Amino acid sequence: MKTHLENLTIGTFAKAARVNVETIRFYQRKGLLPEPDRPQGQIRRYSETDVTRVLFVKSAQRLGFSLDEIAELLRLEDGAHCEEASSLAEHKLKNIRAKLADLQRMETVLSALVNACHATQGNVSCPLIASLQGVLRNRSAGSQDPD
Amino acid sequence: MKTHLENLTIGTFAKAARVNVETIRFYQRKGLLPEPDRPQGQIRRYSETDVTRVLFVKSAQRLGFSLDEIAELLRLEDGAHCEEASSLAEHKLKNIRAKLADLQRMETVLSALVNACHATQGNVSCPLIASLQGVLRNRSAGSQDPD
DNA sequence: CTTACTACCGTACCTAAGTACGGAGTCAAG
DNA sequence: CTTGACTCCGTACTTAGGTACGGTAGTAAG
Repeated sequence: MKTHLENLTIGTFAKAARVNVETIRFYQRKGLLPEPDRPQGQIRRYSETDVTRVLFVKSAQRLGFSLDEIAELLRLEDGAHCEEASSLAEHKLKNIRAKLADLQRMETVLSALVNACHATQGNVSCPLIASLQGVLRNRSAGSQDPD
Repeated sequence: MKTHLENLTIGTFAKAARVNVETIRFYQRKGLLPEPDRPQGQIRRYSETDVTRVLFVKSAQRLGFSLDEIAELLRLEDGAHCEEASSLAEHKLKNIRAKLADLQRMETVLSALVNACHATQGNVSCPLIASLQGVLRNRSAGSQDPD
């Protein structure tokens, strides 16, 4: 696999990275992708590295990182900022753990309630929403989304 | 606790729910909050129930639900749609579990890397970014954010 | 009754993360 | 050497989730 992923034009590149061409240009403006060389004249050429980079951006996004945060991570890529990168990562780690806890709570509640819902056949009132409110209410004071 | 949380004006209400007054009005336009009674003249009055509702919205948002999804959940509040609510919840549950898996993977990687980073003192290149790319790359094909 | 707050309402504006458009330039095939 | 596809670039538009503004009206205290 991964043959001939060199010297891509922007269109091929975008397809390989599964994003819109405009998104590539947008990322370049944002500094998430380097402005690439234009070896032969005016058109830009991209490599597998660039594809990896975009896929990384998209993955990190799915995990709740903003483009600015991702840019920050990418800026540390040269390896000269181990301290900086790891403290940034530690910070994010806290963030991630908080989200994990939230989601786990939600998972518990939701799956219990789905079961409850399926169990109460003749019952008029659905236990789902009410309980959801109660559970979420309990933690809404302390845990603002950390950052 | 929770004394006199009745007959709130919009300002007091907003403060109690820890949001902007404009956000309240915005939620009303969106159908997330009912347009309340205006018992004496023209100004709206709110109760603890409304506060709970807004806190619920905010909590659900932190867990990655969009306002539209939240509105959908709230619309089922009357208890007459157990089936509907629970199938919506089951759907969300899948979504949540996928996110959980993502975050757990991220947690593992990130904490391992922070350790690695702290370990490599004299080393020039930071292992964080490179590894992060590798790990995330591996899963980027299959798991688009589900919904 | 006046003064000082609020509330009401519509409209405009903001940020993030793109997406779309349109004219001009470039490149590869026939 | 023209044709058609692709690229470049700037600018404008879009959606979600609000936030801000400004004029008018209701309300509570002195």
